[in-house]
Amino acid sequence: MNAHDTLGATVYAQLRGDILSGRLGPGERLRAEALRQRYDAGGSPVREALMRLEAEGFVVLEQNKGFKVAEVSDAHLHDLQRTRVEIEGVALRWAIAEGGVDWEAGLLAAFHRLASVDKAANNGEERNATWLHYHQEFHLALVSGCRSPTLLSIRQHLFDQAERYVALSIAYKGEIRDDVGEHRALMEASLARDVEAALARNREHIERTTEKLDHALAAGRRDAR
Amino acid sequence: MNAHDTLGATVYAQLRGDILSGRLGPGERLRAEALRQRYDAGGSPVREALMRLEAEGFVVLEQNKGFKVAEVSDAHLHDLQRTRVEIEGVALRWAIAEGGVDWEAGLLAAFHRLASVDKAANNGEERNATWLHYHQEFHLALVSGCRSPTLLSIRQHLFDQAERYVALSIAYKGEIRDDVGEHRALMEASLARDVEAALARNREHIERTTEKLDHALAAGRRDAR
DNA sequence: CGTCAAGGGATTTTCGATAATCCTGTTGCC
DNA sequence: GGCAACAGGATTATCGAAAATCCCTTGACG
Repeated sequence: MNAHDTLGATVYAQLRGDILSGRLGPGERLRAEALRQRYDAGGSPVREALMRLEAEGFVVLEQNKGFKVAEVSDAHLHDLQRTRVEIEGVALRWAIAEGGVDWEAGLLAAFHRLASVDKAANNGEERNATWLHYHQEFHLALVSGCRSPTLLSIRQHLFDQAERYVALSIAYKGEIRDDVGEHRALMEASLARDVEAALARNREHIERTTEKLDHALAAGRRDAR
Repeated sequence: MNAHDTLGATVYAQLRGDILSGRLGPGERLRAEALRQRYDAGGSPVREALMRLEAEGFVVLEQNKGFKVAEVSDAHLHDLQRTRVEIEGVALRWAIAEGGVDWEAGLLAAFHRLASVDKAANNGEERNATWLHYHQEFHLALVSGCRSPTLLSIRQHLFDQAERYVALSIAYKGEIRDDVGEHRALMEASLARDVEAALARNREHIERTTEKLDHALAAGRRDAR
């Protein structure tokens, strides 16, 4: 976070982080006064941040009734994920077609970082945070060869939307999953320029995640009752 | 524009319209004071509107240096359009697979409206505005059967981005194009549930537009010199 | 007993003024 | 002549208070 960033920008970044990480839960009301205290800023920067987040769909504004964190739902999760399958699919197809040696190198490097996390034994919070970070970097590296800013920004946005569901499901432990193996298969198919296989691995990867998040969401609802 | 909309919302809508229609040109600086007068509002609503537009990519913010209308370029146009081919393709595929009778009816109705515009002889501004309106409605109707809010909102966003290029090219008259025919072919292939043909027609439709906008952009650059 | 209207409190929305920042033209120095 | 530091002006970013809006309660009336 740059030192001479504008106040609005830092509030935006923090608020965004608080929502993506689930510290501010779905549906939670965002009162202006509370946020001003929380982020130690005036009304204008806070409103700015909320406005931007609204355009991104992380926050919902009802006129004259204020902001609240966007809701989550089965329907939204499934719609989001099936859209991701298609869009990441296109990006991956293009990356395989157009990616050069830098793309290959970046992908290998990102995978190496991701695979290294499981070995490090320091469990809990921090491990989870770095894993999330490397995971996100891996998937970015995977498609970054496609050279389409438009498509990449859409992909990133959908990825972040999904990240919120992931954060909300950290408590839930589903069946154990061979994370590293899945990512390796995805990478290898891509580097081999095998479009069909890569797309299939990518679809499976996302759909397996969907299933897990789905159960977590249902479990969360049960707890709430 | 609803009567008890908030001021910020109306400024947003107007500003958005002014940018999409080209009344505010690419690269144009947006000084706070000028906008406050233009839309007769205080600094806060104006800033709100700009913030939302920034998140959508229609304006660009440089910290402490203010806002300006986003630039246009060949590179951006091509990237945008090739992304649109893919995304509208997915949406269309889903619409053909899932669309019911309401989708069919809506599509027929939208085409009828669109086709009727050419017959009405009142040329110029107004004709162009209604054509643009019906055109946008037609393409929305075409994919609206897909029942994916996520995908539809992405598609809409890209469509609006492209609309800006269309607006900037109104002056330019390229080779005459069989608009109605293109749209009819697109509609008929879709209603016949012929995925391959529909996707091909859609790709051609977008690419033909790209070509035209491309020439218009180049012509615009020549004029500027 | 239900419906409607008015009042009051809480909250959002907007404004005008202040503080912070940047750009430009100028001066002084090497 | 060239370059760095520096005011001055313009513009943005932020704040705190005022205005507008909504929502809930209360009480009157049918």
